[in-house]
Amino acid sequence: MSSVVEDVIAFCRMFSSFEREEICCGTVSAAQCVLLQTLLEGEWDVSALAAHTRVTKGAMTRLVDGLEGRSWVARDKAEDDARRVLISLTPAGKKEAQRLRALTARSIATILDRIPKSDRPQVIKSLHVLRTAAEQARTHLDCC
Amino acid sequence: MSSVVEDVIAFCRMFSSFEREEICCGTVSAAQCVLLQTLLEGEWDVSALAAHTRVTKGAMTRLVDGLEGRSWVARDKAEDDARRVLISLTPAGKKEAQRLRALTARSIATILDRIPKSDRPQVIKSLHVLRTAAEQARTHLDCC
DNA sequence: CTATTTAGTTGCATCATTCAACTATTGGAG
DNA sequence: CTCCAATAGTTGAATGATGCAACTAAATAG
Repeated sequence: MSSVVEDVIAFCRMFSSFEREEICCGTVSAAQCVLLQTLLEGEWDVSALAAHTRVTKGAMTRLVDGLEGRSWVARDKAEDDARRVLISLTPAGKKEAQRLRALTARSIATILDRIPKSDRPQVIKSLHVLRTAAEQARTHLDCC
Repeated sequence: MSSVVEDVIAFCRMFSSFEREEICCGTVSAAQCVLLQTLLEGEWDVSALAAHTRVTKGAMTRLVDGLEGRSWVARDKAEDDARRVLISLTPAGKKEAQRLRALTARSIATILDRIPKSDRPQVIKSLHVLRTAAEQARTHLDCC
């Protein structure tokens, strides 16, 4: 007799721990892992990354420092505005980000494999609906 | 054109940030928030809590210290084994845990509200299926 | 040209966490 | 029964991540 609230909490906590356990096998912190995968979407400046990741610019600077130290990201001054620093993946960084993404995908596949084949399309569709709804909800929520 | 992997990642990250933002309005850390809600399920000893939360026993001792300091949990020696310390919610702790749980429920409701009414039953059912599958997958996965 | 705003970095303080050492208790072997 | 190994929990020290505030550099408004 579990409510949808408990289901969401349980699923998200388990997914997070899956992610952490994959990550712990490697050499990146959880925050660096998220950042690397975010950069798969393209080039961002530090402020945008900080806002997206919900950390301060100072914290983001240091996350970038860490990845730059491993030569996984590069800093470039924006052409239109020399204050902005654009962060992009190096080839090695892209490879690492894709490796991490693949590990995540494997976790999700492990979960989906345990769902009866007939239910899968519905579950996959629901996840997309959920994600979309959560994105809408997020933009309409600016508490604190 | 988003894959199910991206949907899961996006949804879980957003849910986590919802949780953090609710929590930041209050006076508990994220880990304490999770711990309090875990204790709604009943009495646990420190080792069980540490294993469930995926932290060391030392870290769990300190999390309990923090909650005990606010009189939200109590420590009791187990009758059968004086080494074990059973952690339980005080009445005030239970109230706080329920408050946090209600905030989480509100976040989830905000998301579900943005889903067309006709899709909701299917989404809710899918979440339950997902949670169950993730629980099964977790017990079968002992990496690292 | 100057003043204000914005982007990013850095120093400092704080907090959470891990690791290892330590105490107390239990359970088993002789 | 006694001693020893294993187990539960706590604690100190070190590490790492983060927020805040001060700072530099660059853009923009007046």
